[in-house]
Amino acid sequence: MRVQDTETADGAHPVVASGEQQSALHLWVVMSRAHAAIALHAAADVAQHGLTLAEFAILEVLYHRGAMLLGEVQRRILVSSGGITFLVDRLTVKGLVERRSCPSDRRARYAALTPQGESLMAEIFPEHAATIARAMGALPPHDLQRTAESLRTLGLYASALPEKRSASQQRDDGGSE
Amino acid sequence: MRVQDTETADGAHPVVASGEQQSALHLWVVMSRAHAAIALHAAADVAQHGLTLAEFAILEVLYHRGAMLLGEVQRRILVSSGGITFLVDRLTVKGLVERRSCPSDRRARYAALTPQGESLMAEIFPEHAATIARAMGALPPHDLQRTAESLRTLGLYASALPEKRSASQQRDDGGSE
DNA sequence: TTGCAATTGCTCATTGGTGAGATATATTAT
DNA sequence: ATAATATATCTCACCAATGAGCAATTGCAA
Repeated sequence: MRVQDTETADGAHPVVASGEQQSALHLWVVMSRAHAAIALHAAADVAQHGLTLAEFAILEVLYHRGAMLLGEVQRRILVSSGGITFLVDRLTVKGLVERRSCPSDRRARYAALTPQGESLMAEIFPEHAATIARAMGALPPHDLQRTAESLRTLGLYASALPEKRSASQQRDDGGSE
Repeated sequence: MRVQDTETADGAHPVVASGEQQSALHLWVVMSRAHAAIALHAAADVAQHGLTLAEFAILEVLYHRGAMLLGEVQRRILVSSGGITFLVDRLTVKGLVERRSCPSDRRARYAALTPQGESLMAEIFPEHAATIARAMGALPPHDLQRTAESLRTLGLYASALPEKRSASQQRDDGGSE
């Protein structure tokens, strides 16, 4: 942490932050880069079959966990409510997914793979898994697991954390309930 | 391509992959979630000042490293060529960034913070750093550093890795030069 | 029952960003 | 010098995805 230098010639400001903040900032940058770099490989892989990453994520979750409600899929792959409708529509047009009504709740719909969706996933998933593993070839499995554990902790914590608001916007919204 | 699956009742297929592939796949999912969760906090923070994450990333790099060529910024924050033009345009309209011509290369332009851009960053960056640190409060600094190191390795490796092509699309493109 | 709040999924206007090609300049080869 | 190629940025048509608002349905309470 030798960022104590003042005013550099070209007008750059040193990063001023506590050690803890610096670690977090650095991790944020590095995580963004790593995620983007790997996403590029993943996206290129599924694009060979005319799919976006979001579409593939839906197919994958339906393939590995079976049919589920649209809202459930939405929460799992983290898209907006409009997004899940849009994506399932598109996958339906492609003949890979179909909607099924839910007998116990007439508002709800299931998303499920069609036979074509099943066979497509059976065909392309192994290759996709290999692509991801290849993109992550920089570290041995043990390190990948250790890193995944840390990121899992970070992700769960950040998801549960309420959004902070700036002092100027802070307003009482009831708190509990 | 017969997957040795043990048909579950609801039609779900177990994930069939080698140990190495499983580690990579799991890390990919966990990384995506963690990144999305933290990005949500980061985006909400900068949105308070009417900025997107991409805009903030530009301001941040100019703030901390000083003026630099558009292409340099583009490579650093990982947006498309059209994207950097679009983003710098928008920041220019907001009065936070300005373009400067490059004396040694008349094709190139520098992007630099305006005084307003400088003072905005001086005002909001510390809060942003605190927001990120807060979102990453699940782990102590040491773990954050260790995780960053792994992700840095993964990111550099994945960035350098050429995109694989499926066997059906594989073509010779010369390689060198 | 009837009314009300919560939940599910859908519509649609909007947007942040992409990517192929265009333009202008620089560089290298002949 | 001329041509060919490479580089830096910009233009523009396009798109995946968002999110606020809506309609239908469910469940709960009085």
